[in-house]
Amino acid sequence: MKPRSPQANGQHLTEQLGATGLRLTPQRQQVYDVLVQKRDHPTAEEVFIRAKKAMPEISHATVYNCLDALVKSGLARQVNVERGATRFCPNMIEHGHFHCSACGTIYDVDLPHELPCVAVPQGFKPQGYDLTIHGICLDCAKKK
Amino acid sequence: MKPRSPQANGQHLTEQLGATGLRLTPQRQQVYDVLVQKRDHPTAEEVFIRAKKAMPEISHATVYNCLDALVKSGLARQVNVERGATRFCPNMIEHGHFHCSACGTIYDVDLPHELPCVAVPQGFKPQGYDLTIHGICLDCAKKK
DNA sequence: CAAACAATTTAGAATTATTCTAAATCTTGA
DNA sequence: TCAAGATTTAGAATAATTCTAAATTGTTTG
Repeated sequence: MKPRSPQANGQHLTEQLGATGLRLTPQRQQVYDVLVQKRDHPTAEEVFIRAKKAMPEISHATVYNCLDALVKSGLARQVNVERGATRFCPNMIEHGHFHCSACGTIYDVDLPHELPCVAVPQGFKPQGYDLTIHGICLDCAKKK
Repeated sequence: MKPRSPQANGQHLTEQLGATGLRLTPQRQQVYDVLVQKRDHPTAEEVFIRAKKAMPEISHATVYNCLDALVKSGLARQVNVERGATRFCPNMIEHGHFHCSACGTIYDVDLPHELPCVAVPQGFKPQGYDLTIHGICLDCAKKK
């Protein structure tokens, strides 16, 4: 059991969504469950395919809608590391990403305790940041 | 005259491309010029439109090819801050990006002198990183 | 409870972003 | 000059995302 996992229970989802003026629906619960069950940074298309197994009637547009709802409510993050489909991540604990340029896998990585306090220009209001490290992962480094 | 701008002269481009086994062609020069002339992080589509003004016969596929060639040769960076088209940046001096979530503008920002030395897992080979700060830019903060 | 209203979902069309294909063109070296 | 390889081109194909209008669901109010 992963102690760091946010609870996938309705309580938490309802609260977070509600604070953004959104409702918890069976589809949103399902999409969230998909994200939590396999944390491999799936694309919207992959989430769609997985969600359909438990909920065959779910549509493409709904998956996008649900993912957007989760992101807006602070229940998931969008991850953009390269050209192509955006990926999604339900880990809301502060972390960065390692993107393997050989196999494309994305790994969560801890951020340094000393957060990089980047000086943004005067008057700019920073609200969050994304750090992505590009390189070769262990598996690919071995294979070479 | 921007002292920080890399020279857009053929010499430099030829060397950098050559080191990657690629040639400097008029199209690649043109695409590079477009990036340097207006550093507003254009999408491939925007680069295409701008390049066509000086080189009307240039094609879509060529712009993608040229951008990829420049990125591979270390003459430009890809910038992925959100869903949608990838953007391009010819500033190869180490820097991060500020993405205004209100107007979508992307600003280059200096990185802290103390680089965040993130601990990647054992055996992983980091090769570079991207830092994006999301928030509200000065102009949008004023308008509100 | 029933009507009215708002939010959400759905299928599928539409749009946008990117890649692919095959033929034509250009460059380079024998 | 010729062959081989790299590059460009137009346009088709594919992938990713958004939009639309109708149906459904949930909520609120009379």
